[in-house]
Amino acid sequence: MTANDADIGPDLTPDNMLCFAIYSANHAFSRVYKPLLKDLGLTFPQFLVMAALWVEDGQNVGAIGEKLCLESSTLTPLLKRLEALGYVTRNRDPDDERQVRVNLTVDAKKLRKKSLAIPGCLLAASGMTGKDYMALQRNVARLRDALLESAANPP
Amino acid sequence: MTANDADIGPDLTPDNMLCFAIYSANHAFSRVYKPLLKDLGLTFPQFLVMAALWVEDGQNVGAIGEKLCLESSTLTPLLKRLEALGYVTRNRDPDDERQVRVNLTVDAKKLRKKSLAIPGCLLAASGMTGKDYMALQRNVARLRDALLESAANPP
DNA sequence: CGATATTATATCGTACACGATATTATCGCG
DNA sequence: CGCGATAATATCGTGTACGATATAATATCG
Repeated sequence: MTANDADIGPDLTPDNMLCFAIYSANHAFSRVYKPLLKDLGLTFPQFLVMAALWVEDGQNVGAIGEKLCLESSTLTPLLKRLEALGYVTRNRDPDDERQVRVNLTVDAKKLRKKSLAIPGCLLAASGMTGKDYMALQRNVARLRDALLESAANPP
Repeated sequence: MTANDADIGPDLTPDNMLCFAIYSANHAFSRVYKPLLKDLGLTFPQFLVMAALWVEDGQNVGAIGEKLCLESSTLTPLLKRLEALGYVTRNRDPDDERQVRVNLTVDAKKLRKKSLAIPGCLLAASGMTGKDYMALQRNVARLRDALLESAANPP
């Protein structure tokens, strides 16, 4: 390992690895979210599921999983917890009994109003301008899509 | 919700949230890593611990946790698995019996050589140039540090 | 129309990940 | 020296996460 090896590409030092930056930023987001979600009684993944349902109510488990990149083995227990909290209902679709429709409750709609302040808190915690924040969002989303594409079609 | 609400700042749509981009990119990295680590018998977090030890052997649990932002409740079982795999040894420091020194085995050093190709695979999977890749790494690391700072000193 | 394939969820086993707490070792101060 | 405070690791309970598999409903094709 010579002094300028770091210049020629990624190495095995966590601090130089993009995957570690993403991994640790994910944990850091969870940590910032924790007190904000405490009042709502939600975890961060539960909040993401609620956010997906606020965009479109009445999705089935598969649609939510597709949007959030999660499997039914993760979502089924999580949705049962949201149901126990009184934020969603889970019902088999009468037209196709294989599917489970997830619907928001009245409480969930109240929750949405309380959550509207959260994105601003996150932006503030990032110390970034809105412009840089959204640009980074797009770059990371593009990276994610390229990685998923590569994982699905291994070289 | 009007058509240009997206222009005035972050909202509650997962696809517009930086936290979701990071969250899903983290999962995507795991997915790309899985086949690469399969041969080595490691999970992604285990690989990160190995990488931290390749930078500096003989660290104690706390030092590893500080570098990777992980608690002893996560690391202790993980390190026991790495020990069972024959990649590390765990020994109480004779000078301070509270600390557990984690040392690499001979196998771990062979593993390092086999791992040197991995960062290049990740870069290729990202579809990015090395320059952009490293720039994104720095931006995400900066974001993480700002979030951790904010979590530690809430506004 | 009925056997087979496919699809949608659910369940199970393993592995993170954290907060709260327990345990043991060291330190500091009288 | 001894005793309370502090520090390092481990343990426990809860909640993700995934791959493999199970189960049940629908679709397909002869």
